[in-house]
Amino acid sequence: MQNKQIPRYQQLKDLIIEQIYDGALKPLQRVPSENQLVKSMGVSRMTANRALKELNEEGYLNRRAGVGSFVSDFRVNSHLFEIKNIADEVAFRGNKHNSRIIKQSLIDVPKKISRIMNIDSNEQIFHILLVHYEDSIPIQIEDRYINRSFAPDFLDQDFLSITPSSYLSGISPLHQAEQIVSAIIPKNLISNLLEIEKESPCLLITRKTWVKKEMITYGKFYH
Amino acid sequence: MQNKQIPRYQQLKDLIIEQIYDGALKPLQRVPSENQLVKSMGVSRMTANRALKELNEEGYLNRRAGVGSFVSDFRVNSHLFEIKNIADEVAFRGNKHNSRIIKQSLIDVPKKISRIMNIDSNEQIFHILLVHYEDSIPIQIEDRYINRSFAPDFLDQDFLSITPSSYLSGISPLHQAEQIVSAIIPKNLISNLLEIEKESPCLLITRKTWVKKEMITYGKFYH
DNA sequence: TGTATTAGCCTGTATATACAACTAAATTAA
DNA sequence: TTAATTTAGTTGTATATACAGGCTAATACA
Repeated sequence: MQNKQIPRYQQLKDLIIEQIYDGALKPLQRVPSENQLVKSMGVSRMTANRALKELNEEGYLNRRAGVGSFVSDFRVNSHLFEIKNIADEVAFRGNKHNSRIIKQSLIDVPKKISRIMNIDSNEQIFHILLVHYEDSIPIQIEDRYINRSFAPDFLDQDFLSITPSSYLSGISPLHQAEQIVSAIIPKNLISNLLEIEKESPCLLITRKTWVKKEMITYGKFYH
Repeated sequence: MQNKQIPRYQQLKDLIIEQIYDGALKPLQRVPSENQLVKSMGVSRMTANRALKELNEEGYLNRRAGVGSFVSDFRVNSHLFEIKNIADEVAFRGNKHNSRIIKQSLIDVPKKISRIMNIDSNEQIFHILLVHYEDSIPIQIEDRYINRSFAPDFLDQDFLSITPSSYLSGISPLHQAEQIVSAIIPKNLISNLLEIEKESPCLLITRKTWVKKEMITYGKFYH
């Protein structure tokens, strides 16, 4: 608590955020209470309150009166960007979500992807292609590339029980994301999987996500 | 300041929000300072601070240290929902925006619209159809119906110099909005206006907006 | 008249204190 | 053993106070 330029409550916030990213504070783990921060950090309770309160509003923490403050579970809440989990959306509408995996493999980086994600084309990358169903009606195709170093155990995951999105956001919260929505006439492979007429239009969402300035995934989502 | 269930800072916020909606506090107008609220409302400065601070964060007010607190100009900032003004977006990309009005009229409510907006089909409603251009390339068609009572002087507006969206949000901030994005093959009229190939797909955004639980506009935006 | 300075008000931050409401766990009573 | 109660710790809210820093307009000075 030396720097006089940055307010104390902000220093406190930065400190806790850093511990979350470092892994010193893990999801669902308890965070020091306001009174503990008063003692350990030498601040007043009101500034400790402000720091924790704002971190709660920003989605880093969950607070419950009478209980305490806890690191958010990023598997549930991706806080920085509200990229919805399709399984939750389907459940929200009261329907049943399931999915069918077409491909799940480690492949050589395609040239196109190596340029986009800035990865050497000699390396390998995870690729997954799966169809999401809502009450056995196909609603989305997920065609996604995942940086190998970010999720080394990607192939061992059972993506029938958990969506790739929620698996990935469980590893670490996102730092940045970009989504582009466009309308296209899909190729036959896609229109077959979506069970729509050939030549009929569909939505294409191209999504890039970053963690600490490194592009982690690149995906296309057809609706 | 009677009710003990609702916290005082919240009562203060509600009071100010109500005055903004009523028109008692108009855009850019000065709001009582923290110390004035201390005297007039009988609260401490910290709770007055909390109320004004949160209203600032929520976009209702603009605050400047050393100057004061002022009602936001909703013509600039639509606070509740960040529905972007297409003219600003184009300007942000460094290009020139202009538009061409195809229709701007008061018409009998079409049956389809009367059902959607819950308006008696004997009444009349404003309708506008215009094309937005970015550097003389058509990028969006706006096909929109506007509740007559909400904007009685709609026909007198010059929508070449101001977009309907910014005109409407200047009357009152939105309370609710809904947007649905889909991909369609547009009809010939639309594809002609957008200067795209017939049968080629485009994005359709269907937008409904409400003010005080009354649906104000219903529009289709083709990209 | 023109230029500095000052005074006063504003928000931003920080502390110390207090009480209320909530929750979980420990304790007590039946 | 079970149920009711107490206790301790937590967050939520509220007050009074203080100082710093930003801004504007009045004031003093040249």
